[in-house]
Amino acid sequence: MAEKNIENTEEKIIEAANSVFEKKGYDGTKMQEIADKAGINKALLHYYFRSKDKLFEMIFGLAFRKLIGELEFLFDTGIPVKDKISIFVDKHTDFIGMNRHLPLFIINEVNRRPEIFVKLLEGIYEKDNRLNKLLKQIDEETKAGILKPFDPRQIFLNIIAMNIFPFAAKPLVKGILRMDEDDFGRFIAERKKIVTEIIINSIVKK
Amino acid sequence: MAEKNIENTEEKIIEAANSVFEKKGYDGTKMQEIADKAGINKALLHYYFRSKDKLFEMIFGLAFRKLIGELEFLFDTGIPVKDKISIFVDKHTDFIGMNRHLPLFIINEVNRRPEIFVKLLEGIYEKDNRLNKLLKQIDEETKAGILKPFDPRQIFLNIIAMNIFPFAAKPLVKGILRMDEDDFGRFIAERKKIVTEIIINSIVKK
DNA sequence: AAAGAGTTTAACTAAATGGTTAAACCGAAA
DNA sequence: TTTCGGTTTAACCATTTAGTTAAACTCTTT
Repeated sequence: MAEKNIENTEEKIIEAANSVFEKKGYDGTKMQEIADKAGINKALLHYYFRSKDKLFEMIFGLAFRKLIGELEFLFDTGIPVKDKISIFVDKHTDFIGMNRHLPLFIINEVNRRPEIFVKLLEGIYEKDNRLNKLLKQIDEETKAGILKPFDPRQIFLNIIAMNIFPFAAKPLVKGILRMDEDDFGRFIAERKKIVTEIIINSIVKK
Repeated sequence: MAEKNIENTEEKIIEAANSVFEKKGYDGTKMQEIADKAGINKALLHYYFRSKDKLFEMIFGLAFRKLIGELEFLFDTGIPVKDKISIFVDKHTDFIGMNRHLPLFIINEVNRRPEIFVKLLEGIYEKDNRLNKLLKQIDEETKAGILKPFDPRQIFLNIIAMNIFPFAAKPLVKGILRMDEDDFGRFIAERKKIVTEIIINSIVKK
């Protein structure tokens, strides 16, 4: 049996499919474009992944896990909440910056076909105990007088929103605020400090 | 000349096109679906708006102006910045809640074809002097010791991001935080206070 | 009531697109 | 070196979709 460059071809397909799906969404993606980008024939695409749906499902799953995988860090209860936030904002911003289309891709596709993430959701809740540990950590720091009482869900959303939004809306932001690429880079760098500060200020007792 | 229900038909088309484009984006939208929703024939669609592109351009323009029209309020220099923020967060959140797909629609389409908003951008800068007045207002309140020095662009982005994100990612948020529709409503109501407080805290001197 | 302008429709066309098929290819094992 | 399994391709098919056409309709004006 010849398996010469199975992984090779499969990888090329996944890479190509990922980049096209992420940038253009399910509807905007043509199988032909993926094939071209992978340097292969369209029929070969169907040989490896039977249909556009199947291929999409795989790519979406990978993307989803990649995106929420970045939240893992938050569950490290060894780090004080305050430090955790400043490190997280920094790391997460960099991550989103390097995966500009990822969040919007996920948000869009989940909006359009909520079913697709029902299964993936179950995967999250297997790690439920870690979430509880995090909540416990916050609770303890609150009781210790380090933190004010706050709703972790709201703060979590605030961080995520402030980190993701500028990249998701990058061309809008650049256009409206009249920035070039360098301006934008500086703006984001400055942003890390500001977001960190705002969040920490809103939950740390003084 | 018979002009029986020109406006009527045209309005029905615009309404239908708007709802479909907003929800499904350019690529996901079929002319047939718009025609069906408007209760007319597909050929009639092309009679009123020559092509999908033309129709889309019109809808996008309307949507864009609607979205940034809500920012007008910020330019009312008669209201102290602090009050302006709390009122804005409240009103803007309600607006987004009632136009759930609007921001994501704009963001997506501008990402996919940045050209489409170059023209619209010019429209914004005609009102440039009002922006300067706002900046002046902030500057004065800062000099008066009411506000800390801050970058208005960053604060503006923070507000917008925190307001829009939960609605844009609504199914994700509901899924991950295990909320039903009522939970979500309460979460948003609570959010208004929190976001207002966080923003005001980050710019008002104490 | 006949003409005429604008409106609406059914039927059609051309191109794009997801998917299939059958044959060619290629490397390893017999 | 022949055979055989998995791999790759060219050519093809069926469906969908944006857009067109020509005829029918409707309302107003004369």
